[in-house]
Amino acid sequence: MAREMVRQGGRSARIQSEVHRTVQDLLKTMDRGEITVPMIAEKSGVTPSTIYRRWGDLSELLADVAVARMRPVADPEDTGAMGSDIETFILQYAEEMSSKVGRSMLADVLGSMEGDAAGRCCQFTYDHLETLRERALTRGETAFDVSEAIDFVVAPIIYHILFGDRALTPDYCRSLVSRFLEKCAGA
Amino acid sequence: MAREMVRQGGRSARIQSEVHRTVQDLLKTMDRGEITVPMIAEKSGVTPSTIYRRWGDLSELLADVAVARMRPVADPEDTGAMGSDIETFILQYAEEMSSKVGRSMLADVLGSMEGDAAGRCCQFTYDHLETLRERALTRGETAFDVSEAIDFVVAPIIYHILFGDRALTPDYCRSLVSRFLEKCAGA
DNA sequence: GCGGCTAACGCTAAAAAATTGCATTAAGGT
DNA sequence: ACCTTAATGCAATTTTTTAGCGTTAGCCGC
Repeated sequence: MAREMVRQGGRSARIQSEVHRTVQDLLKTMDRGEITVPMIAEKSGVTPSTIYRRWGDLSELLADVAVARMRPVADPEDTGAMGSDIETFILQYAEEMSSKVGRSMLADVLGSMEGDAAGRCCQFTYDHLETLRERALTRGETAFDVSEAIDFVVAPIIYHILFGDRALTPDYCRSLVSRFLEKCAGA
Repeated sequence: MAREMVRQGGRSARIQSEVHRTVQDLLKTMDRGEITVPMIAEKSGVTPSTIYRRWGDLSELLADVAVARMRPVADPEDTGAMGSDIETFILQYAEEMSSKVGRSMLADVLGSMEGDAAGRCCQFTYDHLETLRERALTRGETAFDVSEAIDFVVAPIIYHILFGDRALTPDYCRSLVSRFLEKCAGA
């Protein structure tokens, strides 16, 4: 049996969700820097050694939780037209990511080296944008390029959140979107 | 004397530079995740408690070192024209930041919460771009907006480095710059 | 269903790292 | 040169992390 199987049901799964829930609870109460593995272990009723063995260290656990929280539960809202679809999605995206928990999740995701947490989380955004693109295509609109949307709109938003060099007002986000849409129409 | 003064000369400064040098040395040899405070303490001949008291924890120390390393030593090269100035600067910037040490420094800077390491490091980029802008103005060229350069060129580069969703080839960086320059000319 | 296999867990002990109190050193100002 | 006190070193304590080992419980073939 060269089959590498991660157990996914029963106790193992229950422990994972228990630990995840505990981390999320703690993140509501306290700052990320004050959370420790033993603390999570006690509140979740799991021994510390289990946590260390499964996740390696605190950053990997936090990254895992963050990715799980970022995993979208639904497709972006359908507003009837591509432009408003993108704007609506981006405004919500910017608000979520610039909030306290959003910034915390971003930091956690970027702080881990194993498991490609950043890549997986980034993929969620690509998927959403791809959904919007296909939706536009079925409507018969001239669709946009997802990579360009990342470069023009998403990247600046993330940059300003991470470096804190500029306030992320809805107006600013809307201006990013309009610039992008004009670019699309022009090219 | 309500004067709050951080001592800047003598032993204190020597210890800081000693610790900084040790961290940089260690970063050449090993991965960031394997470096510990006691390890730095031993190699630099400073007691661990001093490091903890001065920097708080490892992430803050790493962020401090990273910011110091990112502090520019010279103005960006003068190539004689705005377009090539920007392209030259951006190509070098992208290469530095996407290298192994560059990505490590980025992660360290973004991983600290105190001291606004991210903001200070970001400011270096603004300063360089501002230098290029003023240089263009004195040449009589129609200069560019620094914030827009961040949004159009720098932000996508940083995004792709952090999330690893795209290779940062020189061609791609050049395309970012040309798009930006066309936008400037068009507007 | 009913074992067999083994991944995953709990417990415990040991190692490593982080914190804290106290004495000492050495900047910086008067 | 003296005084004040920020900053360091040392050592004891606490906390966190690692590692060994027996036990539990998923998953698989029968």
